[in-house]
Amino acid sequence: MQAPSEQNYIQQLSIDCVIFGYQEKQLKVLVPKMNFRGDFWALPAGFIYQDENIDQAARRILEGRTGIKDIYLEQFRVFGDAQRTNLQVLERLVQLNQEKLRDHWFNQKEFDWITRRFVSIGYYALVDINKVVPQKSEMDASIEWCPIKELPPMIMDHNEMVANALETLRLNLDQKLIAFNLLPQTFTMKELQELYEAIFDKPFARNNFQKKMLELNVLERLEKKFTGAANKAPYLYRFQPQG
Amino acid sequence: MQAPSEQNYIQQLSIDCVIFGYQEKQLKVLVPKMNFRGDFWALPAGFIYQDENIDQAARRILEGRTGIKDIYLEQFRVFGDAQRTNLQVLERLVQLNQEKLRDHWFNQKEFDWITRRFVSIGYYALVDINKVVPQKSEMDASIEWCPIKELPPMIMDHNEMVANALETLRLNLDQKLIAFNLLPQTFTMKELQELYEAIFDKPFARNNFQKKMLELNVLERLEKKFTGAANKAPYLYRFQPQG
DNA sequence: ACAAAAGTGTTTCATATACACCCATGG
DNA sequence: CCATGGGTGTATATGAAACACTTTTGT
Repeated sequence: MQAPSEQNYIQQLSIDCVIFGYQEKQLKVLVPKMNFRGDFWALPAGFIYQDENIDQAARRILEGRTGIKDIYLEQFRVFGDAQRTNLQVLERLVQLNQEKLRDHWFNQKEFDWITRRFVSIGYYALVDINKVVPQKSEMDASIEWCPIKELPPMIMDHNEMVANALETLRLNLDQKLIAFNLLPQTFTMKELQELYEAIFDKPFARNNFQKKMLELNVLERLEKKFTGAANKAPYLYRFQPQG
Repeated sequence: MQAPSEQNYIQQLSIDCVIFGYQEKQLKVLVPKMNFRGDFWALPAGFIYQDENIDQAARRILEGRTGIKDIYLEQFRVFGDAQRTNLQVLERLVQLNQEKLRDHWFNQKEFDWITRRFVSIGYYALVDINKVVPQKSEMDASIEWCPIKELPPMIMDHNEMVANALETLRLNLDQKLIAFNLLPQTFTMKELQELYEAIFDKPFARNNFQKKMLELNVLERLEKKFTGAANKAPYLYRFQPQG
């Protein structure tokens, strides 16, 4: 691992990513747990190289944790309070991990660099959870898909970030037709509806939902999907704008 | 003027403000013109002190140019392309203003500081144009309210910023009930309608508009406003949520 | 034949738009 | 009393929500 302070990063500016996935009828967020004593959960984050667009930086961070390129992502807010430091977090972390840290990891220079006040640009991303193989960073003990209703307490303002990202996602969902990024290429109407219900945390009427989706003229109807169940087989659909 | 590089600012991070006002049935933006040969228009901007929230910084910048506190403002986007530098702008500026710059203003250190790549947080603000006394900075030749349809070509991506801010304003207007920030405390229904028409650049039906606004239950009807015209006197209204 | 779930059509309601009318005001 | 513009009421169109019915599937 290269020391952040040695890299050609923009100072005091970071990116935090809320990566949304969908699985088992639940909206989930990809949350790494840090490889230290004490429970330190932190959203996937990173810094911006001098020669890199902020969107590129976000894509690089996302690719590093998900293994896939071409991810749908969007800014949702900047978090910039003056007190926004991970000084408290790191002090507690150092307290609980003295033997581990004595050796390498943080020297004073790194500690100073990383504990300064940081302004962070929040991005949210939507991924097909089946295509993702979560990647640990050197700092992580694990990285897991966590149902949005069961998020652990994360460091700093990261829980607030997720809440903000979800709010923005809900606002944009109808206008920008981005829900499909959370599904595999083909899906049934019921699966799409259950996704919407997971995102908005409320039920939708089946027939009206179908009507509304079909009238968007972005769904291409494919063959039926026979599951072996004793009922009418649903159609598969593909997201196909202007089709 | 203090040299920016000497100040305790966050490096490479700036704030640009799109300040909206309303006058003569037009939506206007407060645009300073820089005090140099050549036409350099630039949005009110500034940097963030180490001990200052980004919102506070935006308020400080806004107060400096408008003379008023308590301004409605909101983030709308971050602009962070790697090529986002005012190097070209400053080179042209120096080219055209050699005699003026020879003396003081920019030394090499300042030039280097200011021409680095900057990530900028875009804020838009809504003000009662009658309360504002536009304030020049030391760098400005003038500062004026410019109709949004007649904006000059500004430096860097500032025209794009205004377009983005307007887009966000339109999206938020109905949901957040913020249009009233652009009007004096009391106003007639027609004035409110004309404001909406200026913002959306399209006409609204008079009676339906009135109905819609009254049904929001945020307008308090006051006395009539007698203008001396030979017609029915309109009511004055005050924005009063939950009234 | 039956239960289960998918697909589609119809009615109802709320809201937005269009149309019409009456009222106050000052000359 | 008339022209002008303001306020309000009523019809129509549009879209959302609720309700009902038919079709397909495997046992």
